[in-house]
Amino acid sequence: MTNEMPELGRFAEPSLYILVSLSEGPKHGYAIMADVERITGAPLGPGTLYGALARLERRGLIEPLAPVERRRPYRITGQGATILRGQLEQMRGLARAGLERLGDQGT
Amino acid sequence: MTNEMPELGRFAEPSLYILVSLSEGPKHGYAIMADVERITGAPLGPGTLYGALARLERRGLIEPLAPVERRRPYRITGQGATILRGQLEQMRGLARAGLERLGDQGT
DNA sequence: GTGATTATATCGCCGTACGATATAGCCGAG
DNA sequence: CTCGGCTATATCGTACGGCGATATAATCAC
Repeated sequence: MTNEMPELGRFAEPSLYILVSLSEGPKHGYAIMADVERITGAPLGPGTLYGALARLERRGLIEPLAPVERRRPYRITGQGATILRGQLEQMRGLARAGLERLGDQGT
Repeated sequence: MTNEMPELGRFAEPSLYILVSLSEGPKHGYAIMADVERITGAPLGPGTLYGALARLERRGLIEPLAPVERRRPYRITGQGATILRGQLEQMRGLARAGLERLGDQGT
């Protein structure tokens, strides 16, 4: 499967991917990029990444740790984890309901 | 629960909700609004709805049926259902992986 | 020391969300 | 019959966010 999917227009939730990546443990930007690409298959460019990181930090969902050499690691906050859990549960519910409506035969 | 959740900034995938709603059967715009609000808890305003409907139709994911009085019903197309299924499966995978990382105890 | 990789950062365009607003037919109350 | 509320569709403007392109520089391999 060469990942050929015309998309629903602009679809992707980079912030969500970043939070999921960080929920595994603290990471710096470049590592998040690699991790997200591994998880989703789609590359996450720096333009998307650093903008989203800045927003997440501003909103208190992630927080910076002490820089190690050139790396600037981030950690998910308690609030971030709470919000992430809420979003994921909602997503799971929607996925279930939608797949059921589509006549999903226990994939 | 009064649905108090500060959000991840601009988060929502109206097109996805619309497709899920239509996968239950054909509906006109106003009915979709009500259905989506019932499913997600969040109101879907006309500005979001009709823009998204036009895009979905232009891309061949939904198609209009014959108007009944003032109502302009839409139906999901085969292609729309295929794409929706793909998106929902991806979502389900992400939700599973994320909740597992968060230490989900079989919610 | 030269090129690839790691790593962070910014700019700009454009698509999309979404509140506000407009229009109008339908229906029930009085 | 008329007034107000509900049903129903449509459009406009603003602001936000995604994402490709580009810049910069340190580190590493050879």
